[in-house]
Amino acid sequence: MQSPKPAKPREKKKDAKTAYHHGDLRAALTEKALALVRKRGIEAFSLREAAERVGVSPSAVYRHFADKGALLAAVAKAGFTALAVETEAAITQAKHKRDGDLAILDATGISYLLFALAHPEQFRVMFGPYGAGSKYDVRVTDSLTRGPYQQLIDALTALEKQNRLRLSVDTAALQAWSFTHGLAYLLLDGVLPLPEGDAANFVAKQVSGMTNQFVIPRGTARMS
Amino acid sequence: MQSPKPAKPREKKKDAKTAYHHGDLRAALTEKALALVRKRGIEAFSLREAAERVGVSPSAVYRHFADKGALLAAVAKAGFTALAVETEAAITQAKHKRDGDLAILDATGISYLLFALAHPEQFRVMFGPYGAGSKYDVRVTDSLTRGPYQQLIDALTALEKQNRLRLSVDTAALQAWSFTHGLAYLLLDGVLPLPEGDAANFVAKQVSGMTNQFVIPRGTARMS
DNA sequence: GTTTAATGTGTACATCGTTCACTTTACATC
DNA sequence: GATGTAAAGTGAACGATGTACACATTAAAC
Repeated sequence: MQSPKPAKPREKKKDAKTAYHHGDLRAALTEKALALVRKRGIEAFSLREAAERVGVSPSAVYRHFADKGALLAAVAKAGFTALAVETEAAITQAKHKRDGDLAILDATGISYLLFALAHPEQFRVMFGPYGAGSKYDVRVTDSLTRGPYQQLIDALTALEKQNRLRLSVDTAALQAWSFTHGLAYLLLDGVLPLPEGDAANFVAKQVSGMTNQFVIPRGTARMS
Repeated sequence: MQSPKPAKPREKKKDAKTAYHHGDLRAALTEKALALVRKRGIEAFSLREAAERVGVSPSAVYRHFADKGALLAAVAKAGFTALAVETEAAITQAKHKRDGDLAILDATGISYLLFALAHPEQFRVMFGPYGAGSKYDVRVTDSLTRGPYQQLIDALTALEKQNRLRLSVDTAALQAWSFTHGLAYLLLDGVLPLPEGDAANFVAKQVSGMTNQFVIPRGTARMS
């Protein structure tokens, strides 16, 4: 009865898509879906539970998402955004290290792996059947290519400009991404055991071991 | 009524687990499950359909498998066996090439990727929630570590004995496997586009580009 | 031939994603 | 401010799913 409404009925008609009956059901559902994916795993995630937890009937979901896949695609997109933010922060830190350019490259890989380990289920959604590369929401892939992937390309390009790459930017990017992505999945799926203790240390060691394969140490670069 | 039985009622009591009512329901279910996984994908695979296609009630499955996951674990195990066989064949071919030791190393990676591309859904099962690293059937992981992974280790060890590895066997194995595994998933999930035309060529090029990072060319090896 | 345990059936239940006719309500328009 | 309209949410229903359990069947051991 006595509903503690924020008493802010209208707020300037933002995007013609927010603030209706529920307030912003689309956002609320996406948020709850993310929480449930984290708790239950992608396999056990259910649209009905997300709806119930948000206090709405199952069919209400279909006013905002075409189907369960579209809801999970929104979770995937949010994941890529979060990953981009974390990577950006790590890059900012890395800039001040010695050999900052290599440190930035490493930082992109380390962020990727730490994100996967910190949010395993969300990571799976990001690359699963409703994530990047799927038919759902092409923008998901954009979030990727304009986020973490672009940051990787930038880091490699900076090194190439100093003649410190043994490979082309494209080849190095494919190798670095594949390695990082594969290691993430092998750890997530429990195929490889994560060494006990400091996971961050293990991850950093593996990533730098990998970049050292095709990045020429500073000072050794021949002038062209 | 007139069932065309092979008229071979007993055959020496094989393993105390074959030839009962159905003949060999466990094997029939595994086989049909594999076929259905390939056709429908791992997400859409259903225990009930597998049972129906094999001409048996859904509950009959539970006499041979603890649950759906156990059935899929059997599919995963079969996948690892098939991968091991294909890898073995590729290695046999590679032995006769020039620089056979490097060719063998490349062959393990190439087989892995070609298998993933040829049987994408089975590959997903092999590493999914019921495959290697899961709680289902520990033997699945054994099939892996005693199969393709051991072949990778062997190839690297051979190269190390000639002082042709820039890394330790373990580190090289981790890098090679992570790279190959990651590239496989990125291609499977449609994140990276598979270059049109000869997929085998693309795969071979990427794998050798990667092994070239830590394998020293023949003849250049310093004696120790 | 009888017993017994392995194997398969039938029914049932809870849950799932999705559809559809319906109510409700916010906002624009007169 | 009353009214109309379309967006937003409801409720019931459908078919399909994984699984449990009591029961029937049958192969094999004694």
